[in-house]
Amino acid sequence: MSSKKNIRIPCTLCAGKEDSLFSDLQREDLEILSRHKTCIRYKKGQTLFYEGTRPMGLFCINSGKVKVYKMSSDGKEQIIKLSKPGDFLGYRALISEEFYNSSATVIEEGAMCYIPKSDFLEILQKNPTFFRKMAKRVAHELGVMEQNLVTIAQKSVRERLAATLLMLKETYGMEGDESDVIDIALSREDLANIIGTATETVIRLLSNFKTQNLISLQGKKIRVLDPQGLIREADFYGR
Amino acid sequence: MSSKKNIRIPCTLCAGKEDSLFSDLQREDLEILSRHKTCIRYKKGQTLFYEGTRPMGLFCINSGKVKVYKMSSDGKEQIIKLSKPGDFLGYRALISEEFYNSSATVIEEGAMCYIPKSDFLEILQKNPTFFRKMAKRVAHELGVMEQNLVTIAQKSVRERLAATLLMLKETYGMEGDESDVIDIALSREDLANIIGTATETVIRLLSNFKTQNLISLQGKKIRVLDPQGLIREADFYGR
DNA sequence: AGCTTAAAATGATTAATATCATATTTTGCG
DNA sequence: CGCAAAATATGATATTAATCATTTTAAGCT
Repeated sequence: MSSKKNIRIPCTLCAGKEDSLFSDLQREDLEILSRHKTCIRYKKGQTLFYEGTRPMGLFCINSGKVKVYKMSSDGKEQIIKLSKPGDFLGYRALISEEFYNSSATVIEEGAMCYIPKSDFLEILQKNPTFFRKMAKRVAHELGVMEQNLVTIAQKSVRERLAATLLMLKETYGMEGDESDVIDIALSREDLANIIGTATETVIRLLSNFKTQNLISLQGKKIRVLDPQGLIREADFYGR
Repeated sequence: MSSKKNIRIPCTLCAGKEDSLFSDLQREDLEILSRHKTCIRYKKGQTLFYEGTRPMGLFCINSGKVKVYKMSSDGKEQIIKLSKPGDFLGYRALISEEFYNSSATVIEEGAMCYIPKSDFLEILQKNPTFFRKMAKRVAHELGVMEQNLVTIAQKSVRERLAATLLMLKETYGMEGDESDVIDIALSREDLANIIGTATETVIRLLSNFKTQNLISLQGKKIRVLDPQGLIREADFYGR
């Protein structure tokens, strides 16, 4: 028996969130998207899709967090991006009409909606404004990926870790007075797989940053104590 | 006085080439694109556009070759892609409505056409099939860039150089019986800036590959003698 | 709670690659 | 053609980060 169970989350609510890709669709279009939608709870470690398989629909994260990664030939995992509630997954492959070029696995359990390919493509077809928005998003992501490439190619592991911690604080910082806590359950190994280095190296650098009072560590909970210091470590301005 | 001179190359001829993005546009659309088009000869070292500036149009390479690169804060260049006749430049920034996130400089002199932004956007607007084709292209490139990221993050410099040589032979191999010659004028430094390593390292590895009879070197001319051997060096199948 | 397994931490060693220095060759140019 | 500057080549050394080994701590399970 699967641990996944159906739940009902209307797109109209989900799309309301801030700047979702669906946020300015008309009710009519949202209804098309909701038509055959399924929403399923996924536990940590479960996989939404695998690299090399054919995409049959679009995932939308209602709650929980997901890592998107590629496996190299020798089994090393490289995390391409992290996704959080409100994010969509799988549209790159749908738009490029290719197989998935990455896998997506849940790192914090939650509910994921699934919209069949045909419904998504129908909206894309009938709503040029929405299509333009999707294209803009993909083009933006290409720019981000190009920047990531340069960072990995040219920055030291230490610099990349500092930059990654700052990025994580920006994106996953908690609300209110705990905004310096990075609120995403990443293992040291995950962190290493984002940065493109060995797990031990991440561990060593983290404890080194801790020694310098740039961060504090309590188990998985990482707190950014000195963002300015990390900015210096990340060497954003050249040396 | 600029060394650039106007020349007249009709899009209808240019677009005829194999699988250009413009290849299945109607004459009517091609005429819109040609309306305010300019074609200028660029010499080696001249720059089409700079990172951080606002895109005002679309470049199309009629002849010659161009490197597209980003500069890191400490002045190191990272080549993102190479472009050859028939390729377009600048559409990512136009579609994402952002500034250029990279610079483009001519590495082999040739003629570059320039289509004003407004004409390009007009075709995008009035021709959904063409828009879909552009979106598909950008989505595909995002996939390629993700793969490049994994390669840089996880492969050794030696493996990356071998893979790059194979890619260059595929894309820039000469016609006919000289198909093993890589026909693009890249300096060792350029090669290093593709791979993300130091120039000396590339030089050393190249002469090492030469010693192993995988390639031959005569000045800038690199000849791939043993593609299978390079495939093994690139470790495409894991170890 | 207590057992089991996985994750994190730390140390020692090795390997890859960058950096610095200098020689040699090639290219562009007046 | 001949010179200057740039590109290529090679060597010596330093640095970074990977790998391997072991201990300590934390997390998951029944």
